[in-house]
Amino acid sequence: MAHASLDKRDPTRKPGTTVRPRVRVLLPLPFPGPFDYAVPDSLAATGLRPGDIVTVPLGRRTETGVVWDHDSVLPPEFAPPPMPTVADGRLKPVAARLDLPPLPDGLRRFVDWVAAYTLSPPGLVLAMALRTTATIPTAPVLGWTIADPPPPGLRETPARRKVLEIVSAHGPLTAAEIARRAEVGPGVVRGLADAGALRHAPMAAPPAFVRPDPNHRPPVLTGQQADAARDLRALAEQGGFSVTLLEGVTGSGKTEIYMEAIAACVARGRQALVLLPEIALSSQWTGRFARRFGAEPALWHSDLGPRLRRVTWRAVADGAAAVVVGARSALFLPFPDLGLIIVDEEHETAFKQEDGVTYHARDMAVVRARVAGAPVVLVSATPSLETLANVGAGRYRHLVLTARHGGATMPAVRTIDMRAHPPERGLFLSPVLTAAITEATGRGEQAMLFLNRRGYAPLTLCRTCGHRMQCPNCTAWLVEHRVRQILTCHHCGYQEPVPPACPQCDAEASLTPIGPGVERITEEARATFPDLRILVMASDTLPGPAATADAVARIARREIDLVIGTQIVAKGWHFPHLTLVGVVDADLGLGGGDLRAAERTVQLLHQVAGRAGRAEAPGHVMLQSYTPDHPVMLALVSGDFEAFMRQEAEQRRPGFWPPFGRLAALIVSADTPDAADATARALGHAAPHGEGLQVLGPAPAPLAILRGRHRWRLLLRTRRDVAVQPLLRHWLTLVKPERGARIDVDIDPVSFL
DNA sequence: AGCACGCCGACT
DNA sequence: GTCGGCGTGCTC
Repeated sequence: MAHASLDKRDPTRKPGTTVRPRVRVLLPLPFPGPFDYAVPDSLAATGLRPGDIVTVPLGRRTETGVVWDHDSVLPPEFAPPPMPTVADGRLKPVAARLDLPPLPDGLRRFVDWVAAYTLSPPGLVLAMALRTTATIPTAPVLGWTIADPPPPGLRETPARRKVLEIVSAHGPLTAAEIARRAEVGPGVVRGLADAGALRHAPMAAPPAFVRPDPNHRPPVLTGQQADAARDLRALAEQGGFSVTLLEGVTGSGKTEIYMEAIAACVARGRQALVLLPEIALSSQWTGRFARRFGAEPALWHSDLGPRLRRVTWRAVADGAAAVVVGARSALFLPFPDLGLIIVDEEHETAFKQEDGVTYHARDMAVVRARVAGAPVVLVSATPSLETLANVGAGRYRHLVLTARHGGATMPAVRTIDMRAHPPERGLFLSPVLTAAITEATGRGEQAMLFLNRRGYAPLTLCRTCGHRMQCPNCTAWLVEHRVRQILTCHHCGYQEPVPPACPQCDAEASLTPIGPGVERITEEARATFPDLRILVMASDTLPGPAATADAVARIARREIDLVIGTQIVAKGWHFPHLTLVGVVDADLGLGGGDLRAAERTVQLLHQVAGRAGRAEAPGHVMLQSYTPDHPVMLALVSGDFEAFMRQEAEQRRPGFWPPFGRLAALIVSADTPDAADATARALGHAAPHGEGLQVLGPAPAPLAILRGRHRWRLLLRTRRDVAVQPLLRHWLTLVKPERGARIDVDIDPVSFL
């Protein structure tokens, strides 16, 4: 693509005036656009090109920014309005150019695109690409090496000799590393350094990113799988933008297949990006990758340490990292030569970022690929309706895998009608389900109970006066966590000890837990199956990816008979000995009137069901439901998701609901009810009218108070051919939020809270 | 986002 | 009389 550069004539230039060269610099701050700076003589010789990372004065501080392109590559109605031009005399000069690889062209275009699409200040989108620490040039880390000559009269001890031996053999190492390898305390190393026997020396370059070998261990694929792999390889070899949905039942070997596309991409010397919805999945993924390619991929997620983050950022920028696997933020890495993007579990709502810049990583991955001129592969066992609609319209290609790998069969799914087979009073597991668990575990197989609800009970109420324990900051009940003996709000994190008496009527021992959470199911399971080895998997019992990986490994080693878990067990784990999955409350998630409630429930429960019977023994899935005739239950039992999704689609088509129309939400929040109410009403009055569009609301948000802020929502729904960004941009200029109020824009909302 | 300037309450 | 609260406005 053509990028604007300095030699381009400045449109604001008046004939006859002398013009100092100026550059536009985008700063990672919430301004409406880039600022102009003068190019100082010191930099004029080499010039500044778009993408160069520079420091500039801003007010009385110095900020890091990026030299930006002069003209927008976006369609004019889509791009934000231009910023007023600053007179030459008021320009400040660029302070310095940093010794870093420039931000690639494709990334700059992507930043502009995401900003325009989400109506975010471009600087805030750039901030995701810079992640600030990444721009600090990496200072070499100092380690310790042997001082030569050694200090005279050094006392020698066995521990000291061991240290000196290690250091002379392996060169500069950090003190901690020396102590670990020599199996001595840190004091020994410290002592030698103080005695002058060790000196500081720059460490060797940080662990290089080993290039994955596409021929390390290619899989043997047959039939459908071989065809799909061949197709994806060809795409990666040809390059060029395309979108492909790789749809295959759980256990059909999707990962193996798309890794062949990665192999082809790497073989061409280009970079590949793999997005996972949750980084907890990455350890298992990395292991599979390493077996296939003989090298680890680069990892990217929000809690990388600062140093590894810098090193990885630079390795991506200079091309040393060939394959990156990461969370949605990895889309903003500075790939100079991106040749392939994979979005695994594309239907997952975790791809939607809800705070700060709200964007859907699956959709932005498609944009990123288009900008890079690369294929993107969306992977799922239960594709989103959006993606299926794009397939139906011929915009996306479609590859389908119908058979499970290695002869394993799909689990048999049945519902347990809870009206006919109710649990005993005060319990939540139907006798039908407990009998099945007893039977499966009796055969030495593993069972799993799934309930997508953390804690002991979602609601605590007083039997005497009916008082319900509520969060002081949110419109939400407090959830009891019995293990920690607290009541907590899952929205804002508020917590308090479980009170001994009702705070309303002072009745003692009257507070009663209502409904089940995993903790309560675990209690019931321990009482019902005292001999089974039970493991609970929930985000609050597994503090990190390591703990999660350990839990998965214990299950695989058959140290566990019964797994009880939330969401987290639904991820792509491979549990070869698990044959029975019981869904405690299959109806959960269908309430609430959410546009995608049914679709999401089918996706989630199908994913959970997919944990069963992944090896030889056939799997069974039991859904406890009070509405066994609901289309969602029927779809899960029959396994005919195509029909279910068609039916879903037909319900959304007439009202122009997504994917047949566009949706944007405006969320008004304020510290007082009045400010929120007034701002929401003003938005309602200024609402756009016209053909093919409709504004719903303002209405109080379902979470009417969140973190102490009062909230209203408006929803703009349009036909697909209506561009919502210019509409919203204009609408927002008409309304000035009351003091203390804020309007947040959520394009393509996923959550309606 | 910072960081200033700016106009009203309790202290050396 | 000043120190300091954070409201609002600006940064090329």
